[in-house]
Amino acid sequence: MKAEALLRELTDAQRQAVTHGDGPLLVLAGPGSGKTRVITHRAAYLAKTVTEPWHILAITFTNKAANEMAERVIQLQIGRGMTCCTFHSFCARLLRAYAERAGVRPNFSIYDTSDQTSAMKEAIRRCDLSTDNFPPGRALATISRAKNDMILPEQFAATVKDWQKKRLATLYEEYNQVLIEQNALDFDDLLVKTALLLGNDPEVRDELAERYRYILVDEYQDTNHAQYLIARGLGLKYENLCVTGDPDQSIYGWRGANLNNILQFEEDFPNAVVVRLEQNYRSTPQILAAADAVITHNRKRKKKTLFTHNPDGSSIRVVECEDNQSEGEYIARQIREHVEQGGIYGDVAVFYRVNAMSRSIENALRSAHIPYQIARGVEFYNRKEIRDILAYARVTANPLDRISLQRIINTPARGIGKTTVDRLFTHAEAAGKTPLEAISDLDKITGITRAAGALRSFAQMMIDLATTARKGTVQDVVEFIVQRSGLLAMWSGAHDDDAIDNANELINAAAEYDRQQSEGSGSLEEWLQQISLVSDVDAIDEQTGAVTLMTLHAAKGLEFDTVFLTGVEDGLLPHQRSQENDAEIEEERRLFFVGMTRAKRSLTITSTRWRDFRGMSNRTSPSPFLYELPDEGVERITVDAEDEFDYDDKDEDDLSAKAEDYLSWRRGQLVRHPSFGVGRLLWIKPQGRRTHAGVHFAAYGEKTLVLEYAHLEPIENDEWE
DNA sequence: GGTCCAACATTTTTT
DNA sequence: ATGTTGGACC
Repeated sequence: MKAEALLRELTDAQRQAVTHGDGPLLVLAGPGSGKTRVITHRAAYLAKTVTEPWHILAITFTNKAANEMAERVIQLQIGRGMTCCTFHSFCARLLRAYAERAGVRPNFSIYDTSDQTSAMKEAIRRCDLSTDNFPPGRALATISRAKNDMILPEQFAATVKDWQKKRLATLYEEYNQVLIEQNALDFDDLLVKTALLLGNDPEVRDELAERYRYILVDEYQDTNHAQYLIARGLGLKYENLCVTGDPDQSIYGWRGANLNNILQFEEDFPNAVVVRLEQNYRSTPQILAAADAVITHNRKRKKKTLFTHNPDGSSIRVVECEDNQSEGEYIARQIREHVEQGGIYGDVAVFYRVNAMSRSIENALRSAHIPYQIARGVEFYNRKEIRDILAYARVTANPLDRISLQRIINTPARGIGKTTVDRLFTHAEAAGKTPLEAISDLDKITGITRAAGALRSFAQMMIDLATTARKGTVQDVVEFIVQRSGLLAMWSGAHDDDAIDNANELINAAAEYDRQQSEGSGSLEEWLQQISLVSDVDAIDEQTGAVTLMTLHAAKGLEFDTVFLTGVEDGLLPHQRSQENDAEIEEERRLFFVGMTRAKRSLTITSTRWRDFRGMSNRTSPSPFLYELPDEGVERITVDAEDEFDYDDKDEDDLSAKAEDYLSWRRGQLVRHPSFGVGRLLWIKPQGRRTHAGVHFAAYGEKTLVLEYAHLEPIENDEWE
């Protein structure tokens, strides 16, 4: 394909972005404006005109986006060699390549959230603090934020005054120390260490600038300060930095994303060329107009004129349902209809603000026999059995990884208890050895007698595992672990078929990785790195022909023919915890905007009057954002409970009683609950097809119950008085 | 040292 | 409601 051929079918603005040669370039791209197309074509165009593919680096937000870009560019026939990856995977790779100069060891472990929590608990213990006053999660959130802002422990300590913050500063320091001892980096460290490397080592910076002459950073509005420094560090020499994004789609402020990165790009690079892509090719005028009406309510924004020449579509629907269940059922019915009219399941997506909301949607789709997939890539890797297997692999790759070692040294149970482990670790530290090495001089460790045999055979098994890792494929390693560690025997003994299935799935994943690697290029370390950095959306597959369920955050950058945006209620969207200030509300509004603009042809926004959460039912009110929608092109619908009363539905048959049965019940009435015992009725009210009631139990306090399910028995008051 | 039960909190969003 | 961690008990 000739370079000119790439320019066909592009609009003027798109062509300008694609053909822009050297020098900084900012592409402000509204939703559905063909941004992905511009990026891929630009990469291909550069490779055909001024450079070679291996001089181009494209940084995307997810691995999925990176893989897709790599594929598309190859389809444009520029040959292989272009680097497409996420910030995190780029950093991980870089840090392994320049480990020594970056002050790390190349076989570092990447700690995920739960590893971080373990490390933080240890730091808290070492600082003689209590997890009561310093919940690990909150301490980690503060530290994570500091790292994203490139505030190192010393600076952090220097800027804080009050007692609490000062302790946090020492925790920050100690937590980092715990990680260093274990040769581990957390997600944020990947960015921080890379930014520092680029900032402090001119030689490395120069080498990389030579390697990556042309840099593309997508979703630039969601970069944090560390990522900003990395992009800038790489691009400073040649200034061939092209960033794309949309300030109206910035939804990661809570993670340290700094909108100023994109807003001030022109100040950072005074000779930057700015291209605006405002024509929308994705959505109907109705969808675009509604989304635009909402986003104009944000005060802190750059004005944009979104427009489309797409043909008219149907009105967007704003649907109020009674409760979760009726919301789910409504969506299921609409999806049915969509398919009956010739649509396919794969066209449909359901979005929600919080993961916990997936359940009621899932239930509805399952009982309607509608196939669905959930964007939850990380969930698989968080399963206990998978984490166990991976812990063996991680110890093999990085023997200093104590958190992983602790996890497996007695899993499956092999008679190595806590005391033994403590003694072993203490000795190892004193002797300057890794814990596994320390097992070789067991006789020198006081107090270890009974567990000695178990320790020796464990150590031997780990040595054999290391040999397998050196000589074999990743699949060999995983298979070795499953069989020889005793994990398989343990699961079989417990008849835990799920665990065995999942282990097999992991073996498949390992085999797939091996297959993708050209001769000997793969490694256990790289595989571990790769799976540490998977994101939820990476798991979704457009080809499955199933309805896709995901959070609004995960939906960024995607598009679907038919979209359901659920739970648009005050407290959920905008979320309760994001109503502190205007900035947070505006970010929630952008989230709503992102969700709406994913839809190509059909958009349905749902809310409920009652929302079940953690076993409680709560009255809700509509999201304020709903009042920002225009009247024109928006159809408002209320789904009454009666409308959907369906005698064929199995669930309904389970109702053990009918609302009328409770008509005679009165406030103050005593009732007996099978597990809570005797309680007093506080209030009672019918709700759709069910009856909710508040009951106070002496031993359990106040509970909200659904009478049809709760099996309450009325008790005559005089029985007790 | 291992097993079983109970209190507990929980993630809002994610690499 | 659900899943996990810590404590009590064998």
